Amino acid sequence: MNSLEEVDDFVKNGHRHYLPHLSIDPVIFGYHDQQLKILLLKWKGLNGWGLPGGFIQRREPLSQAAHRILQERTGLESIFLQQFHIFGDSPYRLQERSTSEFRANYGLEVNDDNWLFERTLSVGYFALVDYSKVSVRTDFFTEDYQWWDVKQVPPLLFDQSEVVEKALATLRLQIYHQPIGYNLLPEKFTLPEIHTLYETILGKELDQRNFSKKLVALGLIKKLAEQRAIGPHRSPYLYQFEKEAYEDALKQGIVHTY
Amino acid sequence: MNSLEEVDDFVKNGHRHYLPHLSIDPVIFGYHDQQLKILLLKWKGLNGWGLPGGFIQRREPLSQAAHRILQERTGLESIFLQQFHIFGDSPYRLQERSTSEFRANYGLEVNDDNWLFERTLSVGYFALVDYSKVSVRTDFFTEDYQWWDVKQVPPLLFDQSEVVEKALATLRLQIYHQPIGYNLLPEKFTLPEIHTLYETILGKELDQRNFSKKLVALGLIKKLAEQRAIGPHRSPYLYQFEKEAYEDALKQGIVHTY
DNA sequence: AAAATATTCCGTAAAATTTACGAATTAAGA
DNA sequence: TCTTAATTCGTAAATTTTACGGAATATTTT
Repeated sequence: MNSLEEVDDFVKNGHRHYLPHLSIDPVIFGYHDQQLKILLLKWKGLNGWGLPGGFIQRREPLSQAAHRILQERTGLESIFLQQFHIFGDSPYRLQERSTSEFRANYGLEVNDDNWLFERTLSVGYFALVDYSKVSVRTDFFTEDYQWWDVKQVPPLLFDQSEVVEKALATLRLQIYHQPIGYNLLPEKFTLPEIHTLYETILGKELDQRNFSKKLVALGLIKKLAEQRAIGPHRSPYLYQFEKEAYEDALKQGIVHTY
Repeated sequence: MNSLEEVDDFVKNGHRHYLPHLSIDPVIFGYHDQQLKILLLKWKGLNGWGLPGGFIQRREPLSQAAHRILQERTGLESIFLQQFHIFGDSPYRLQERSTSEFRANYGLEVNDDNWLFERTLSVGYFALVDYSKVSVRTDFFTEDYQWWDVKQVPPLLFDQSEVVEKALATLRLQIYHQPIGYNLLPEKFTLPEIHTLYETILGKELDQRNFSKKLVALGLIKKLAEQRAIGPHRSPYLYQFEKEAYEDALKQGIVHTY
């Protein structure tokens, strides 16, 4: 959606193609430089940051819509994507913005009852993606994008700060029940790398030695013969996820005791 | 909503008061006779069982809508109620039913583009309630209600069997992280009672002795001086939840290790 | 070539938690 | 008073988690 005709049609007729009152807002997590990051878009005109969301087509299954939106925004297919909450307690969205402001910012004519200005509930998804494989596409409404360290996310538009917070909380809880990392790390990685990833996600220190022992004991990762050169120190071995054990753990969950 | 005028207005003008394309469908869990049960309504005309759902008012916060619907259906206020998923992959709802069938069943005139027949996504909530305090109100569309053992739930209308399944799965997972029982048991209960409740929810046996030890060790329950007479056997002591420890555990969660 | 430095990783033991189960206690009926 | 069936107490083994010492290793510096 880049040409002015397309945008005009989207604003004027979008309610015929999309379900009104609902949007999908994915929190896209990536990992780089020992930092957990999320992808944000800068909205033209509104001059603020927000999630790379989209709308659900009238006859499109919800989960399919989520995958489509992610694909359109990042080029990624078949990645870890999970719904975690629907937000509908702060009843306004664009409503806070007047249609005249919209007109001024984008030079588009809109009526006061335009569908984009109605109350919108937001379906929250979170995605875990390989940072290096993302190629972001901006469109008419978004003038910029940036990966932000989760520790330094700026205030977001609408109620989206709450969305990000809840996504992070869900991820932190889930890491106790499911293996995480397959989509956040390159295919081959070192023990210190996955160790730092987990520390970063959980926001606390984990004993290196015990952590590695645990992952190996669970059968989730296996040691390769190769090593990585990292400068003036001992070279760490490379590891790989055990696909089967990983999938099993994803499905069945790592349940603990009572 | 019982008089024919009210119903007619709801069908014809409901889309002005409620958000279209969205419904809230609560899975209401109660506990009785050592069985975990859910409350289902029998829909007049459709001749099938379904969840006691409702719609979201146009300017009403989502969580408030959920509480209102539950209150209207069961008379209960301020109970444990939690959103767990939004279902939108089977894109149809009443759509499968023709408007003519509707006309025949209820004797109401409806157009083919009536809002009730459009695609509807369902926001799933689950509630834990004191079985004995529920007083169900049926209305024009529902002719009967019944508590069903979760092990013997009949096939449900639309995609609601999936909703119930997911609710149960969420409850079973959550029981590892949060105390559960405050809303499902009477104020005073015995160890065997809470023990059976947990076994029933999890669907597996738990050692009585170790289970009790754990609950007491966590400080979640405290022993009272009273006992309950249960016939020709040793009388069990009554217990009560420790409100503070319980609330703490609810908030912080009972996290396990890595 | 040896020493210094920074990092990886192997191994063991203590502590805590979970699991398993024997046996004493108790209330009512026979 | 004895029997029966359920509750409750207590202890020990097994497993898991936590803690931490120290060896191995790849460069740069001396």
